[in-house]
Amino acid sequence: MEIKFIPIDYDSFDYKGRNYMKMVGRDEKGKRIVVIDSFEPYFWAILKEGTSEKRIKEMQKKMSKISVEGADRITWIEKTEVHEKNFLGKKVRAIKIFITNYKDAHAIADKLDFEEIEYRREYDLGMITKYIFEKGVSPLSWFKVSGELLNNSAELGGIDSSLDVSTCIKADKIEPIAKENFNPKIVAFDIEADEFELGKGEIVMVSVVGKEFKRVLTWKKAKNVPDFVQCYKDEADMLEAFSETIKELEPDILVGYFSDGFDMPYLRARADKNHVKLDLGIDGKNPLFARGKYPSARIFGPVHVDIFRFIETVYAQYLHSETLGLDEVASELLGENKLDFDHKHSSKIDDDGWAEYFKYNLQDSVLTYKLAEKLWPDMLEFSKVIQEPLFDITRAGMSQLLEHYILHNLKSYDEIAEKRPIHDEIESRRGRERVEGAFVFQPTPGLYENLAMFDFTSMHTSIIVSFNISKATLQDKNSKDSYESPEVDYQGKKEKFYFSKKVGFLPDIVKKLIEKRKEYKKEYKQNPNPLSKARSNAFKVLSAAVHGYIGFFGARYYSLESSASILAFVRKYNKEIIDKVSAHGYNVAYADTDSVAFTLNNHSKKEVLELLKRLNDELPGIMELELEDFYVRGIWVTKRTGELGAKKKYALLGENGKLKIRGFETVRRDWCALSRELQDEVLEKILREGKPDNALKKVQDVLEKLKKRKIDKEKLIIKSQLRKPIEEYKAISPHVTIAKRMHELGMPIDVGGLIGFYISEPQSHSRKSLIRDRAKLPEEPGEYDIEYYLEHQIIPAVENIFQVFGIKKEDLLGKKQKSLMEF
DNA sequence: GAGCTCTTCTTACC
DNA sequence: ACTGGTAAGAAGAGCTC
Repeated sequence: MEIKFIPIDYDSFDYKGRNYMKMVGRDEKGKRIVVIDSFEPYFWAILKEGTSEKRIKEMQKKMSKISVEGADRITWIEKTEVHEKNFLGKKVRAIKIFITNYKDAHAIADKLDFEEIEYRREYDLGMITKYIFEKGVSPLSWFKVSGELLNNSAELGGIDSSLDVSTCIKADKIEPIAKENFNPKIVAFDIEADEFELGKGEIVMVSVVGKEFKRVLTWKKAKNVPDFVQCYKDEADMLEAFSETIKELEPDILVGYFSDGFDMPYLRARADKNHVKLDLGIDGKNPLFARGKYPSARIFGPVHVDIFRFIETVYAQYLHSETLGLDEVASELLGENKLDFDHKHSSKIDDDGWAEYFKYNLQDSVLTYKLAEKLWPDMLEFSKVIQEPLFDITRAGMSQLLEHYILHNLKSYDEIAEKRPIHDEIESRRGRERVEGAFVFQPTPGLYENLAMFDFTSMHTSIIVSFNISKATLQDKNSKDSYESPEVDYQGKKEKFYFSKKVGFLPDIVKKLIEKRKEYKKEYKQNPNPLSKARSNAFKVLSAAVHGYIGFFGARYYSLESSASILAFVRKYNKEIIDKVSAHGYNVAYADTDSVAFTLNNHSKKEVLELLKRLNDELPGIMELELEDFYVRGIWVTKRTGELGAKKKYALLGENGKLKIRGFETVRRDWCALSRELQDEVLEKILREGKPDNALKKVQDVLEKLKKRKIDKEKLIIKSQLRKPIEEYKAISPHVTIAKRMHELGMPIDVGGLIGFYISEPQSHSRKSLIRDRAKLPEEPGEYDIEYYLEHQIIPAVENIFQVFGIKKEDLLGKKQKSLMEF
């Protein structure tokens, strides 16, 4: 039979010691189907140069006798082929070694101790990656599958009977076809439990939300429950009903928010405790938890996506939210919030309370559903572009995403993949000295008028392409046809590095990445829609990560020489632009890495654009400088200590009236709201008005209120993140002290959580206590310490700004406030 | 225990 | 441990006298 098929998730299984792939997806009518495919796993033995044909034949013969024996299978080398390939850009002869079971690839590779083998490669790729690479069956693209319909067949050990799906096909042939569009069925879920600690309390409810489906499953009896609530006998009964509900809805994606870290492991723990199965997939298995930063909960059938993890790696840097909690993220991306609800143990909830609780729980799933719907184009594009399944791309870090993109693109270069670094290699890479980074211009504090800013587009990446920089193109010494890096301090020596002019596979892959990014950006601008935006964004995010990847200790294509060279070029071109802009009669105010800001003096905008064109004409390769914007005013301030201008701290007023504030306390979440709001207002007034008069009045007004204790305590809460387990801290700062106290009080705190506190008045007047001893939880009774907030929050936030106008701290405080301190 | 520098820590920028 | 380096700044740690 023949069928159109879009694969969504992949899983391997063994039959008689051999590997098969089972893929779950949809046919063109939207029916869920499973396609089974065989494949011939292999890895490479790269031969030393000059190995004789005779010797190769001998080795092949010996290889045909190699096998390893495991607990439940024997794996052997089935056949070998000799190929001309490339490895790190060099032509090599390599033996392609086909084995009967890929799980034993490492063990077989270890047995190949022939002297003529220089490297053994590609036994460390994931099985699914290997399958997709070899067969070209990429996720979320359409294929024509011809094969045999398995119907309670004994074939492959009766695999089709073990799967809860009506159509299961054993493929003979899988060919790509052009067919766009796929709308997945998304179902979101969220649980509420009596205890925060995984599995400790009972799960009191589970909400499930689909396109036209809203339900809360519970076993708690309450009066006047909303009609979306379905009540069950007990927790076990509810858990089974949850599995049933998911099966009936048959989603492609089962999505949660932080569900790898909370909902799934909790459900699993409670299911075990109640001796019921958490049967969410089509293979009758409990969710599997893979190791990692968070355990990844995997089910087969629907893909379990923890949308929080995808947001964390791909979106966090573009979001303004201070935490990545559901409430803030939904508020920013959807303009909707969680419902207010005061969490209580279920024994203390009355009928009205339950009704609220159910609504709250449902809303969490509604938000999660909407987030998944909104981010679907992004997930789809990432999966298609990187050619890895949804399950993986929603959980992978940036380096893994890029690495898989590279790996799947090696095919057209006939490249054998480099190996992943092993333990010792990682240790030595991590222990190495840092290479010198970018240049940051030392600004002169002051108020500037009439500015422009230029910046390089994807500077690091365009340098990699323009100078062909990579591990494989690095030359031993200066050869005639090579690019020369600027001189760098490298491991205690001054050095230059040389990169071949023959285009390397990695710079070429990156070049295409940038080209696609441009193409899709253009496409998006011509026809703005979520899909083209997502596609453009996927390429943007990937191309931005290339330099970081090359310097990352875990990378297959790690190259410190490359990283040092890229950064040397970054410094060189930034400084060159600064010099050229100055030489043309502009006054450079600031520069950081890939940007330069300058005042126009008497030049027109037209002249600025002409200068930009000239600068671009002088740039090599694909390097490109663009106009960031024109600005009406800008302010740079001194550092807190000393006279020097502070770097990475400035505020600009755009011609469109928008403020661009960088580095100031107002953009830092570890300052209290009062300081941040006041500083924001001060900057805005000064930039709009060009003088500090009204801003000064505002400050004095706030100081007056603070002095009279008329400021709401809420505005004085300082928040700081707990970034590691409490016991690992050497310095016990206020937020660590508070975290300890919260822990003692049995409040839910976890690594990554934001700890809020305020500073209260000192107990005794004589003894100067540590600040941490005066830190109190927001809800703890007490008076805030006026002097602390004055001296440590308000004044520091505005002092340096007014200093630009010669206004001193005393002028801010006025005479009356001065006497307060004596008092 | 005051006054100083150094270290640790968080959060920003690009 | 899960992209890189540069930087500001608060508060504690640790030292001297």
